[in-house]
Amino acid sequence: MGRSTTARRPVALVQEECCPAVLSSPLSEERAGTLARDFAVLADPVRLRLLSLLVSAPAGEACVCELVEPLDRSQPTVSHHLKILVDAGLIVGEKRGRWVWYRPVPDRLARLREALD
Amino acid sequence: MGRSTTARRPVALVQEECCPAVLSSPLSEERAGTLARDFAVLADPVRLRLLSLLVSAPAGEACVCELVEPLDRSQPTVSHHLKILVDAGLIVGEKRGRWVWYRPVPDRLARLREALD
DNA sequence: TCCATAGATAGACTGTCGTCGATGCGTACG
DNA sequence: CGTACGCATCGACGACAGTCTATCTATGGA
Repeated sequence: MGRSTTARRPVALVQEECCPAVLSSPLSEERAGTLARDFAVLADPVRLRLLSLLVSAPAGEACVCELVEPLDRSQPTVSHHLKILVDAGLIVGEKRGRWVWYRPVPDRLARLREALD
Repeated sequence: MGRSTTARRPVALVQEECCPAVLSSPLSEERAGTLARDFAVLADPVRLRLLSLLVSAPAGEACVCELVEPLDRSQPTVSHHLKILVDAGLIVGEKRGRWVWYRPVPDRLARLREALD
């Protein structure tokens, strides 16, 4: 236990508005929404494995045809997840000939990591 | 551009099984699922602000009654999110008298941060 | 010019999530 | 004891996300 059970009945916590804040300081409603959307992009096993495959790809990039089989998902599904990652700025795609080559954007992931304090 | 448009047509990427791996090395299907579930917990603005409020709370902890108002959600909704955070090991709750005091678990967040390379 | 291939898009279906009001349970206070 | 309060649980509902098949677009080779 430790302290008295009938102790302080505190007042509401203050919530300051802050610059591009980390998780430690009070989060604005807007920043919380942005962060939540970013984490939602990472909250899918297929997308995490996509990132992992791209990071560890031979030339730091891979085309869709290489990704479909190891992920065990249909090609449209893989394209769908790639688009989500692109929209989030976590990867970029470049069309060369018949293939589109995707590669990760390291800075973007680093900034997300920093958000966790 | 850069390279020829008709260049290599690569074979499937290998996917090694690895120990508690970071995002840089190929992610096992199982580890990807675990990580995705962890990030899903952070993929909600209410839960992020809950964490933020707890971290910056006066004594490093707060009761539910303090959290309902700043979050602008009903009390059952706040309890719901608190339970999700507890189940994920990100916070712990301790009942003292009529109130339940929640506080963050810093190590847990730190380990999640490390997962981002 | 025609056809095969790489990838994106559209539409539908299904399961899950966030939210609420209503209710149940335990604790303190009079 | 009974009553008010803090919080958890339940059940329902609407919204959204992941997946698929089918189809479309664009590129390259014959």
